Amino acid sequence: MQKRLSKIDPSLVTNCPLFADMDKQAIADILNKGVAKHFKKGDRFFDQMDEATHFFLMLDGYLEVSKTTEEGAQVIMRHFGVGEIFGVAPAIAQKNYPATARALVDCVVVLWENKYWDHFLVEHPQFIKNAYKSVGERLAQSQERIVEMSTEQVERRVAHAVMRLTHQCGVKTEKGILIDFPVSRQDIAEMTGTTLHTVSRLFSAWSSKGLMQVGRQKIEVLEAHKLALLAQGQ
Amino acid sequence: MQKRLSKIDPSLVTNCPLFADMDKQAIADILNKGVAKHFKKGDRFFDQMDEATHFFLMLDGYLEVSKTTEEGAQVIMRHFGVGEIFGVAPAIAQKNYPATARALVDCVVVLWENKYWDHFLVEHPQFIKNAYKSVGERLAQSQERIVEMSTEQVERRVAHAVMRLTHQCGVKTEKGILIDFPVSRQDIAEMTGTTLHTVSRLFSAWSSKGLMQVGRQKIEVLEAHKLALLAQGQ
DNA sequence: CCGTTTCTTTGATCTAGAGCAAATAATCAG
DNA sequence: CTGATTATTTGCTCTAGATCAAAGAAACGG
Repeated sequence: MQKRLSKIDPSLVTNCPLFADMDKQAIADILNKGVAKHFKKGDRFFDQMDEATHFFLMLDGYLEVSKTTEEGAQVIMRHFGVGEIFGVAPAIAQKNYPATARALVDCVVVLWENKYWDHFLVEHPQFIKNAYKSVGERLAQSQERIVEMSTEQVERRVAHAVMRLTHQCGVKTEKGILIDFPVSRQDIAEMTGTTLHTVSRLFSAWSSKGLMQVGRQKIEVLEAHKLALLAQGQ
Repeated sequence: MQKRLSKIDPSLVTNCPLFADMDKQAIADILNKGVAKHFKKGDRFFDQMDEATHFFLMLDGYLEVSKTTEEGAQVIMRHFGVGEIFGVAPAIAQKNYPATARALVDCVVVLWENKYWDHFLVEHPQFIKNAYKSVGERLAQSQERIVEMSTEQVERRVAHAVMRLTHQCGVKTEKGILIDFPVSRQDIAEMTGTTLHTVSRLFSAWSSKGLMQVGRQKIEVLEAHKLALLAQGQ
C-alpha cells in the first residue's frame, strides 16, 4: 500500500511556495518532523468523514479531492500537484476530513501529524502564513466556481475545467498540452456538474474543430487560446 | 454615510466565538485598536476589486457579500450577521477584496486596519485562531454549495437557501421564523443560480401548502421541518 | 392623492441538456 | 488470444426550467 522513506531531500522543496521566505535550517526542521511515503495510483490519502490526523505535502504525483453526496453522486472538488499541501484540516479547526483524497498516479508525499501544526505556528510562523495563503487561494477558487456554476452554461464550464487542468497538471508536448494523468469524460462531468454524455459530445465537437485531441482517458489541448475564448463565452 | 463611534463596549462581544477562550484584557486591547462605525442600509463596506485596507466585525445588522461577473450577472455569495468577521483579505494574503459587501439594514461594525492582523498574530494568537476557524467554516460551506449546485435541482437549492437564511438571519415570531431583512425573489435567485420567476413559482406553491408566508421582500417560514424535507429531496 | 418605480405573479413558449438505449472501442485478466 | 470489463460515442426523447410577455400590487416621491 504505502512505503516509508528514510529521508527527505530538502532540495526537492526549495522552490515550493510553501517554503517561500524561509531559511534552509527551518525547512530542514519542518521536513524532519514529517514522514515521506509512497502511495500507489488509486490509493486513498484519507476518506471523507475520517478523523483528521495528518496534513500532507505532495512531492511527486497528482491527486484528486472529491465529495460524495448521500445519494451517491460524486463531485470532484480539486486536483493537487507537486508542491501543494492538502488535508489541512487543523488549519481550519476541522476534526474530520470533509472530502476524499485519491492518488491519480503513483505519488510521493510528506505527511505530518496534526500536532505539528500548532508547533509550527510558534516555531515557523512563516510556514503557517504560506500555508494559509494557499488556503485563501482555494477559498477564492471555490467562490469562482460557485459563480461559474450559477451563471455559465455547460460548454463554458467544461472549457474552464479543461483549462484549469492544463494549467495545474499539464505537460507540454510537440503538439500542445497534455493532461498528465488519466481523466475520463465522467471525471470532467463530475468537475462541472454535467453528464459524461454531454462532455463526450463537446469533446467530439472540439476535436473535429482541431481544438483538442482526445482518447480514452486522455486529453491533449492543441489550441489553448481558442479554448480560452470558449471559456469566456466566445 | 458613516459615523465614527467613540468607544466600543466589550460586553457586546464577549459571547462572540471570535473572542472565545480569551481574557477580558486581550479583548479590550483588540477592540481598542479598532474603530466602530455606523453604516446605513445600502452602504457598501467595500467593493469587489478595491484594495483591501481593513477587516471588519459586525456588531449589529446584516450584510450580503456578492460577486458580479464581467457580463453583469450578480451572485450573492453569503450573508453575515452579528458577531461575524468579514473582509478578512489579509488572513488569506489577498491584496484586493474579491467581492462587494453591502449593508442590508442599518449596521454597526468595528473595523481594523490590515496591519493589525499581523500584530494580533503575535500578540493575540487565539484571536487569529478563532478567525481562521471561521474562514475554514466558510471554505467548507462554499464547497457544500458547489456540491449542491452540481447535484441538486432548483427546488432543493432554493429550499436550502431559505433554510440557511432562517438559520443565519431568522427571528422567531408567533407563527414561525421571519428573515430579518428585506429579501426579494431576485435575491433568492442570485443565491441559487436560478431566475426570479422560478423562485416566485416555488414560493407560490409552498405558500399554498402552508409551508411559508411570503410578501413583498418578506419571507416567513411556518413549517421549517417540511422545508428541510424538501431540501433533502423529499 | 396620483403617477412612477419597483416588485411579484402567472401564463405561454422554447431549449439546453438530462436520461435512456444501444453500438463501438480500448484495456485487462487469465 | 479471448471473453469480460470499462470507456466512449451517438441517436432519440423528454422535461426542468429559462425566456418572453403582460398584468397586478406595493411602496415611494412630491
